[in-house]
Amino acid sequence: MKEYKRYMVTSALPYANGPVHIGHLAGVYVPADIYARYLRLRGRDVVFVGGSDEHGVPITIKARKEGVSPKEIVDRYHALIKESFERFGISFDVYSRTTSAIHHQTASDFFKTLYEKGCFVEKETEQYYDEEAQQFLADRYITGVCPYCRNERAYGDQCEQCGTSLNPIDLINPRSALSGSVPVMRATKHWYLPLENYDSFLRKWILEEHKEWKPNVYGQCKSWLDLGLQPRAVTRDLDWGIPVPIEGAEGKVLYVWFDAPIGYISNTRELLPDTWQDYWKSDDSCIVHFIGKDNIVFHCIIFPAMLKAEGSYVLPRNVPANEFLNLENDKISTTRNWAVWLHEYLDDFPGKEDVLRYVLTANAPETKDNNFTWKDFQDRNNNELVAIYGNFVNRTMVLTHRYFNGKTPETSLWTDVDRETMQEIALIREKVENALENYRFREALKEAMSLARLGNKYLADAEPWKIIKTDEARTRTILNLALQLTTNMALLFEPFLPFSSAKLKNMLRLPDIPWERIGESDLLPAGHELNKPVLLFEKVEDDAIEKQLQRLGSLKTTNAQQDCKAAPAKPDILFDEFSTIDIRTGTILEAAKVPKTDKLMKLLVDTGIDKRTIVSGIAPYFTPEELPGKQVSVVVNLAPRTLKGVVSQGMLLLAEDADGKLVFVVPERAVANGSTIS
RNA sequence: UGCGGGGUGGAGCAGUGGUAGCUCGUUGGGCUCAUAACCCAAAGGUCGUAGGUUCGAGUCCUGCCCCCGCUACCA
Repeated sequence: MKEYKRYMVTSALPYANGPVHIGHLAGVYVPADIYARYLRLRGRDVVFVGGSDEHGVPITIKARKEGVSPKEIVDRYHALIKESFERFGISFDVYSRTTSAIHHQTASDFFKTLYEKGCFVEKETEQYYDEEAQQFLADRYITGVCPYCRNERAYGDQCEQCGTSLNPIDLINPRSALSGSVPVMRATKHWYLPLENYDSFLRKWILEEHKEWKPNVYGQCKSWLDLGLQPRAVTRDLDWGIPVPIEGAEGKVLYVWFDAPIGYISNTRELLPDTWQDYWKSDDSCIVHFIGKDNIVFHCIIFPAMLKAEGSYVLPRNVPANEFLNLENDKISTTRNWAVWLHEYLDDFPGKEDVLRYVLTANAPETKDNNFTWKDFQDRNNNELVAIYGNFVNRTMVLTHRYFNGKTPETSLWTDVDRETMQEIALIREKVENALENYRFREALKEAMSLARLGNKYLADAEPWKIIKTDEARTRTILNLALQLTTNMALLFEPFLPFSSAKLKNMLRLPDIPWERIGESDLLPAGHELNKPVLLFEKVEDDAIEKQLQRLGSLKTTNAQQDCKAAPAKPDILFDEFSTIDIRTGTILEAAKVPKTDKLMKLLVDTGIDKRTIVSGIAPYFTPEELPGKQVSVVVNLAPRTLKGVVSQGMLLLAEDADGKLVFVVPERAVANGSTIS
């Protein structure tokens, strides 16, 4: 590894609209913390930066929903997040927030510098404006009817029912989510960073000079560059954020993705007012961004372009982005509360910080999305931490106390096995280091665990409990070496499992031993007195796991109930209006999935009037085989509509179940096709 | 829609052209110092799918299917 004078380790700023969950931890904070701890142990000059990201539209939406100010929201979650990180042993050198004065100053200055250098392009565009609330509307603040699936509550950026992405102008009958009024188009001016100007620089820097980046990171960057970069707006019409620091920009703030990464710099400044520039503006500084895969473009394309535009900063050395972690086979979701929240875990499993750190690292989504299950959590704790690591330590300690009064015995003659076993330690250390320096934390941890496996095998082969009866000197050597192994483990596991290492070091009454001595087999001098053994890890019983599963289970029910909470009634209509709708009983004759779509099913329906094609979004709930012969209710006078190239002449009526499943609305008993429904 | 990543024994992963490997689980044996822990052995995979290139393909090429992400402010 190339030697750098100092290291800047950043971890994605958690968004302060909710607590931190295991997905955040596995993707970003645990690997970043392992890396930072490792670097410190190696005596490197490292600053590990974190902080809350407190601007942006979702926070204002949440505040509005709860009827409080955005400040109240971010204060609440910043405090919660910061505290749980501390309890969990994420060893930030500084954990600040993007609402800090120093960040406002830094981001504001950054923008001004770029502005004065002429790095921005000004553009006027038309956007929806709410005249009643007197403000421009973010995409999320506009609701209306989805033009594709007719969902009445689609957002300006996306319809959550059919998953289609939308532009606000696509919506039928758009409404402001703020006042409910009909928004109007109005011109607004914004500043754009013309990313296309940085194309050749980014190509060279990433595609040629950083081929070693992870495939997911490299691939996505290449994809962006090949598609052609577009100007990105860096300002927004919003009243929550950092004011755009130039004239004529009243009522506008910096776009949250523009200010957030600058937060890394601001927070370093806050920690080191005098020397922060050494970490950000010096060639011998190694900057590493730990992020999740959704953030790749911001950290690899946009932020570097910003830094390049500013001119005085160095660029990140690596961006080891992780994939996502699922929970019990479902996507983790803050809004659906489908998560294991860090602060709740810490309350439910006191003293088991390292167990979660272990499980999340051993099962880290480094190359693809992974799944967290409580069963796996229990298995890894009981079968790996307890059975392999904890057990080896315990048997070594117990034997030493039983035979030698808790004093490290002296060694005499070594056998070949002794020598080979001791030599193995240094090899394992090398493997761990190599994996860590290449951001392969899962592999590093596995290698570290092999030290415990080595120890168990050594004891099983050497059988000190037998040998003691015939050869005490030999037993002394065996237990001495087992203790040396234990000592090495305490040191080697420190970046991964800091709480357990502290516990183990205390058990061994270890003085400070530098990382570089890992691999030596005389770390504990003969005669060194040990403390009484305590269990390093304890079993996780079934009932603790059951409790967590029950919580998640009841959550599923609650979510389903909430999802189907009766929507408020639509405005009254006249009978005449209702009677214009012609609903008939029909029978499905044929059914086939529409190719290249997830949800659409092409149906041939006998309506009594005719046989017609109807396309309906029911594919996830029915197979084409089970549909023919089913009786259905059909709106027969709905204007035809083309979906994925197929003309749909009508609409089937379906009711949505609590768990999101669709069921046909049909007559109580079969009636003739074409019977009217009124 | 386009682009990127992924699809390998029950689970989680490694493996970029030359006899399919690791951890956990399972089964059998051993040991009994240890939190019924540990050690040894075995079973278990037509490497998403259909073609192609090659003496030889998990690995290279093409089509298709599935999952995730980005495009489109959840790590």
